[in-house]
Parts: sequence; C-alpha cells; structure tokens
Amino acid sequence: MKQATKETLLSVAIELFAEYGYDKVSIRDIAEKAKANSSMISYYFGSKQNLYDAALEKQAGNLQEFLSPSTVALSPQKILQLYADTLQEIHEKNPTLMKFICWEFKTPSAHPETFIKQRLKRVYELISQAISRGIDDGSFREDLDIHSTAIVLAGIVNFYYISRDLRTRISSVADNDECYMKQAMKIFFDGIKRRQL
Amino acid sequence: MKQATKETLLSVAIELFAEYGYDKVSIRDIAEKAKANSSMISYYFGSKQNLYDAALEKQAGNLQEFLSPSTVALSPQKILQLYADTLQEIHEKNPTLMKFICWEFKTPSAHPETFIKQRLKRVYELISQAISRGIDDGSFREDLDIHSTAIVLAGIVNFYYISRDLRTRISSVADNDECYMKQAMKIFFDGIKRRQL
DNA sequence: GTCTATATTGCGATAGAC
DNA sequence: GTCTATCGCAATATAGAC
Repeated sequence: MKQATKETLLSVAIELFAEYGYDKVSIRDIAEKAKANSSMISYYFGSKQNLYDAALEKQAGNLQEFLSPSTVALSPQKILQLYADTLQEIHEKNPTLMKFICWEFKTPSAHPETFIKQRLKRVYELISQAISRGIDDGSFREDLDIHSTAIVLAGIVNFYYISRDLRTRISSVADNDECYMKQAMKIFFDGIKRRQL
Repeated sequence: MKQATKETLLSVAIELFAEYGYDKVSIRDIAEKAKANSSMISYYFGSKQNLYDAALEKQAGNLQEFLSPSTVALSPQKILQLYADTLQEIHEKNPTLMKFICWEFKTPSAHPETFIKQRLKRVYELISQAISRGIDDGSFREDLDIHSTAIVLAGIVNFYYISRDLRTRISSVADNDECYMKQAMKIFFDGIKRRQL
C-alpha cells in the first residue's frame, strides 16, 4: 500500500535519465537519490529498462494537449502556430520531456516502439495535413514540398531546445524563448506564405 | 613502425562510435572488428576516452572548408547558402562526422573543450556576422534578431540530419537531401528577405 | 608490437532474512 | 515492503611473456 517509494523512484529516474541518459545512470544512482534500496527497482519495475520505459511514458502524456481532437478543426496557420506554442509550453512547464525526446533522437534503436514514437507520428501527420490544406486553400505557396516544409517547421521549433546546452557553451548570447519563437515563426510563415502578384 | 594497427583501430572506432555512441561500444568491439587485440588500444591511445577524442578530432578536420578565410569576403546571402551547402556536402561525403556532432549535442558535458566545439563557435560567429551585414546592407529585414535568425538557419539545416534516424522510423516518406535543402533554404531566404513596399 | 592472462571495478539482478 | 548480501557478468586497463 505504501507506494510512495515507487513514485519517488520514478520521479528521480525521470530526473536523472533526462539529465544524463540511460547508460550513464545506474540503478544504484537512482536508488541512492531516492533514499531507497536499489533492489526496490526490480521489485516495482522488474528491470532498469522497464523503469526507463515507465519514465518515458509518464512524460509522453504531455504531448496530449496538442493532439486533442479539436486541433484538426483549426485553420492550417493556427495548427502550425499551435505546434510551436505547445512545444514552447511543454518545454517551460516540463523540460525533461524534451530531454527524453532528444535522447530518443540519438539512440532510436534503444526502444523500438514506444508510446512517444506513436505520439510523434501523430504530430507529424497533423502538421503534414495542415500544410497540405494550406496549399490547397491558397494561403501557402503552391510549390511547397509538404515533407520538407514539415521538417523545416520541426527543425525551427525543436533545434532551439535540442541545441541549448551546447549553444550556451559556445555562445555568450542569452536565450529568450519568447523572442526566439516569435522571430522564428515569423520567418517561417513569411517563407511559406503565398505571394501576391 | 607498423602503425597500420593504430590506423585501423582509429577508423573502426570512428565507425562504431558514430553508429552506436560512446557507451554502447566497448574496446573489445573495436578491437575485434579491427582484427587487433584490445590491449592495443591502451598501447596506442592510452584509454578508451582518448581513443574517442582522437576519433572526434580526426573528424573535425572536415569542417575546415567552410571556415576558410575566403568565406568572410562573400556576400551575406552567399555565406548563409554556403553554410547549408557545406553541411549537405559534409553529410554526403562523411556522414559519420554529423553523427559525432549529434552525440555532442546530447552529451555536451562529456568532453568539455574539444576541437569540434571551437569550430562550431567559429561557424556561429561567421553566420551571425553575415546576418548582421545583410541587415545593414538592406537585403534582410531590419527587425530580424540576429541570434534567433542564426538558430533558425542552423535548425533548418541540422535538424534534418539529426532527426533522420527517428524520422525514417516514424514516417514512410523517403528523404531527398537535394530537394529538402533547396526547399528549406527558399523558405528561409523568403522569410528573412526585406520586403519591397 | 602483439599476444595471453588477469587484476579490478562497477553493473543489473536476485535470494532470503525480517 | 524493505533490507543485506551476493551472484554473475562485462567492462577497462595492465602486467608480463614473446
């Protein structure tokens, strides 16, 4: 009945895996920081891998908002903007999720079919459809390649967060999330907008 | 005198580290694939970490071209386009370098001050200056934030490669590097271009 | 230079007392 | 549920023969 230990282990695992990645974190590290015994991880989760998966899935719930059924009813521009806003919000409220996704980028083979990948797939489809509709209704350029445009948007929004750690080491310029996203989306929308002749 | 073993170990190390990352590759894996004894790694490089650093630095030489002194003399547009072209070329000719850089994005703390980071810093400065000059000479929008614009460009160009492994699992759309880069840079340049009133 | 053999460490996992 | 103790394994690194 005392599941406090399980919860603590999970939240510590999320914290440490997000920061250092799967390989660099031992179950002993997690147990120590959670003030629990390392054998409790086997007891509650079965294995280190299962604990990681549990951590990943718990974080994945945060992509829910963007994927709500009402999203598809929005205009193409609104959907693309919502994607950017949602990622910005997720990062503010829960930076660890982005860390997990980044780790997945790096070692995709580690966890073949996770919940998070299914979510990402849905996100990609939503964006692609929005771009396609935007072209059809005349608001975006006709010569846009849908796949490429989707990657450009994803790159603009995600690279900022993916590269943050490295950037702060290289450059002395301080980040301003609000400012970046506004500037970036202006460039993006100006770049895909249909020109008046 | 017979340094063939050393060279083989290094090239195998580059291959394996790029593919699986530092943690997932053991010195035994490297030695086996190089048909050498694992103790040869200590003999030639001292440690696994030193071998990794050697692999990283050897790869970093490939960023040279973009950083040649003649680059700074080009027009802002040309410099930004050259950045995209160079990364595309690097990836085609030497995909392992990009893998290394991707690993550095994920675990930047692992190797505090590497050669590669100095190169990246120089690249960032070149791009920033190009954007700044483009604003001054009236070819780019005046309201551009230099830092944000530089990250947008870097994101557009790099995210495509960073995300490739994961994307191919999620989406069935085949990549076409040439097509992507052309589309992406058109969006980018249209997005930062100064509008005629 | 290259090999075998081994020292040493740290890992994930589990058995079993309480 | 939680602990101690330990097993079994794989890793890096090294000592020493050749």
